[in-house]
Amino acid sequence: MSKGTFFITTPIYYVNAAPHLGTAYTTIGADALSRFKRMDGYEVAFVGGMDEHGQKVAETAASKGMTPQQWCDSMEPTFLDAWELLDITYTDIVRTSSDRQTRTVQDFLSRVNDAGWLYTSSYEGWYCVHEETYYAESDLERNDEGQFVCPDCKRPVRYESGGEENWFFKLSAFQDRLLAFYDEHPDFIQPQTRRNEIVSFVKSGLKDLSISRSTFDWGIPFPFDSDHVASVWFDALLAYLTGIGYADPDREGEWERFWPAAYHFVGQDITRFHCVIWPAMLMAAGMPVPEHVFGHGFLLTKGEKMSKSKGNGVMPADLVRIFGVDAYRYYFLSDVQFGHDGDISLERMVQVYNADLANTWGNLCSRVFNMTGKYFDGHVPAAPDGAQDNPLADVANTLYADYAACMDKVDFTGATAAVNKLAQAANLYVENTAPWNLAKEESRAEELAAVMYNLLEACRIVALFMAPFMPNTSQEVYNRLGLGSLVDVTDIEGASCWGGLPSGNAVVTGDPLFPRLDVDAIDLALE
RNA sequence: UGCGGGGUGGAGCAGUCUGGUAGCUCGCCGGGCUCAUAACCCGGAGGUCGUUGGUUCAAAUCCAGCCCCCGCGACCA
Repeated sequence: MSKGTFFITTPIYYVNAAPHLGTAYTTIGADALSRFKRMDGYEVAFVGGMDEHGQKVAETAASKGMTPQQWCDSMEPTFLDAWELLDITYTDIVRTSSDRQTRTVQDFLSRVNDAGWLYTSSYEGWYCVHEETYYAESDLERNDEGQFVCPDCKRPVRYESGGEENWFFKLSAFQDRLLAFYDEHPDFIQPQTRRNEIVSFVKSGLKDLSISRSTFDWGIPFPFDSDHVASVWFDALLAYLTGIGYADPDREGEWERFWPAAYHFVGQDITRFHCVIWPAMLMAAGMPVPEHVFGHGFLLTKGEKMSKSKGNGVMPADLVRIFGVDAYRYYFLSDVQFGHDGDISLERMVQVYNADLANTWGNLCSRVFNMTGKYFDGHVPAAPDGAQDNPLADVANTLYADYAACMDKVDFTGATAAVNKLAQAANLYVENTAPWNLAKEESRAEELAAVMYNLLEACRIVALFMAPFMPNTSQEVYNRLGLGSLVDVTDIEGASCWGGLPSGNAVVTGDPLFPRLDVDAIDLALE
């Protein structure tokens, strides 16, 4: 029984740069939430893509002796491989150079134009090729030679005159509607700290937006003016719609079911576009506005923003090689508060891996499965009478509520901590019940069976709730418990009810799920 | 100048919005257990919460000032 639809997106990543830790961070976060929502009974659409248009891409392609399309095609595997490596469950990945994206963009432009929100104006002004944007002279800065430079990228700008016509979007007309919208939907922009920034930005006044380019042709032509191609706003953002079948004759009725998006996950740097321009575009098209935009923090190393020149150009694959995908996902999502900037380091990653995964969760499975092998010939013992009456059930019974509340706030740290509590409680329960002593006394066989059943059941439930973060190891635990596929779970609340583990299932001890790591023995083997 | 984030026991963080015994992980010290991945469990040491002043019966938490660190310089979430 479906609880409804849930549509979440990651940014449409710029094609010129291969996915790195930051890109991966946004993506695994969105994936974890997607997986949870599926397990919680929602029909999920999860869309990302590649932003392939623009002058810079065309130039890069030219420098490699390729057409822009060839260059973009050559980059596609890099992205798809990265998402496969990280076990990302996108339901659609939209390339902006695709025909279906062209359909979406042209349809949307016509819609907005028909509604009267576009106009042409001959633009004279200072243009930055790199940012693909015009600037007012008052916004420009000067470099050491006294030249005007772009306030964003500090490159010299050039004066474009000649009376060339450009298309403009009447963004300024939406100022009041946007402010009213923020007011009525205080949780539209998350986390809260981002909200204040946006509100004050909009209050300071919005300018109309130049949305067409005629200085290059690597883009989607305006349907009513083929000399112009759409700028990034009226291209990349619309890929979200393409990903749910907008203007797609083969996917009739689909986008209406999924729109508006529940969440756009974005980095802080593009929060503004998603919170200002995008809602205004949708209002102009007469379409509903997304429910939430979540601007997560940046990953830092030693307190500084990551970058290649600072020598911390570690790629996701480097870390996956050492820790495995599951631990990679777990580390970034549990140890860094999703809304805040977070320090990451190899040392910390090893620490979290050993503490939470090897010692607590992995070791719990080892000891419990091993004892099941020794005392019950590798089978789940009969569930005890009064099954609810044990300390582990007490923890497990409140777990869904705690966990779901955290996931709804996009608090991955809180959600994983809630699961860890059960694993910790189980380790404590082992100490307190000392099954190895019970096993020595024939008369206490029933007690031993109850204890072991409870422990196995706790393992099952931990695996269940860890699945959105660590899909592979959770499935492995399910396999070892003789249970089915976690991907089929569509009612995690029901599945987490105490006593769901069938007695008699064969239990496989297996190798350690997370072998301990020694930080000194790790060689990142970077070039 | 400006905008934003941050300064909490040795390290990394939570708590600050909704004032009221300072919490978590790691590390360290002592003890217990032996099913387990030198794992697990218990106890302990260690912080006047950047600084000054204010509000209050009471402030890490609210207000004002000050100091320091970081991002807004390129690829880039």
